[in-house]
Amino acid sequence: MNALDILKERGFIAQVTFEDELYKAFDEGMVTFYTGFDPTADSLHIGHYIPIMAMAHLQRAGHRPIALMGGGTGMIGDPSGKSDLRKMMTVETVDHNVSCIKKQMAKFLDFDSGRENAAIIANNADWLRNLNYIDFLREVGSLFSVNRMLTAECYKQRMERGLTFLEFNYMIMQSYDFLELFKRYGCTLQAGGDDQWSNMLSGADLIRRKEQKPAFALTFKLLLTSDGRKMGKTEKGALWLDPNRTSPYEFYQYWRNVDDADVEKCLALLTFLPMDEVRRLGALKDAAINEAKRVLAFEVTKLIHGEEEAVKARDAAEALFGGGAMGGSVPTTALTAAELAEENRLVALLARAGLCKSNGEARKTIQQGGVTVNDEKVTDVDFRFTPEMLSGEGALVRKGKKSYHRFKLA
RNA sequence: GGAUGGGUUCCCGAGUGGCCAAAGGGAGCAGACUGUAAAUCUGCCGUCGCAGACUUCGGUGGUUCGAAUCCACCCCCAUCCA
Repeated sequence: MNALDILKERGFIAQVTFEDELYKAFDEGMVTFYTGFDPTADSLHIGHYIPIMAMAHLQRAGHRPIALMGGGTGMIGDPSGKSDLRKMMTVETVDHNVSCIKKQMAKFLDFDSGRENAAIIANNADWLRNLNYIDFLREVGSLFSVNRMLTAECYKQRMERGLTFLEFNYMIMQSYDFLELFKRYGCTLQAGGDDQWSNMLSGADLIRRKEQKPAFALTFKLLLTSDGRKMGKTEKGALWLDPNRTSPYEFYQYWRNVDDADVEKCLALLTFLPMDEVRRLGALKDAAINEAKRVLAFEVTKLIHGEEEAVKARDAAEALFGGGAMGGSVPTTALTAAELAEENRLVALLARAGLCKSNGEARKTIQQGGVTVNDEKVTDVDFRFTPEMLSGEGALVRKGKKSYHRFKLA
């Protein structure tokens, strides 16, 4: 099966250049391709996961992925899809983020150097940071038409709201990356989020113009909910791949709770399940579709956090929602006796554990009947824990229907 | 550099001397209903041991009994002009 068909069948592809040529290239042999990752944070989030899965599929099909860290472009900030000027990051922050993200990438792609199509990690800081301005302008800048750049979709909305020269250069930097990777590794395809389309086109053009060789661009769909909102947002912001930012349990729960309408799409994009199975699960109706959501949540959690964590998260969820038995991996806060003596109000502990944003919110939630301790509804706003209540297994606190937290003595 | 219009609580956006912790919408949270779904309805939605008090409307000073609202200077953004 052609690699492009695999991606198509699973719903990854948004746009492709020279589709027929690219088909041929995939058929004829190993294609080296790259996807860029901006080091805007020290962890990847679910938005990055679509491209990563796509890269994994392509690698399985025999092609060679390059994960490009934006250690250089991160110094500029991509204006695509952003309505406001990005905050500038320091070199230290960028470098720190790059090294964190590298580690996460290693989980999803095969970097084993023995294989011909082993994945490669590159960092555009290596060639961008020491560019000579004049040389660069003469060599590359001369090949870009400002008139054309201004018509690019990604700059259009910024023409209304303002665009700095700094950001305007992002497209050129990214194009230059593609050229550089072409020279270094024979990379002929750039894949990325659909918001990158303009930048990618100009990169492929640059190679065609400068090297007279074919180069391609391919974009992935953004992960959207059925009603068009961006997926992977939680009350705490993005859904992170780093377990310290988003616990495996929360992560599992997010997918367990996706919209009925989104289940099939998510299974296809986020797991490696065969498409027959995906379609079978996606076709389930009404209450039965919960089965599909269980599979989705488990599979995705397994891919990202490992089987052991996935089992724990699943068991905890089943136990809590199935009623009865206590699950093992509920987020837990252990308090020392001294801490408890200082602060034993339930409202304050709810806030401290992050279940509520503030004491006030905790108080209001209790007033509305939203808090439970060991399955008993708390009605007293001034509820306090005694050391006895927290000894042994501790106390299981529930906020709303789905947020659990255990408090116990350290 | 000049002219004009702007900067309001998580976001959008009203408010132009006291009735303003600040309309309305969105997001979020809780309750009801359910399938740990969606839709819908109800309540909450600055902080504080919630009484009252404290902090907030780009920044700093000022006018006033009283300022998000008036004045001065400054910073930032947009549009047009150079």
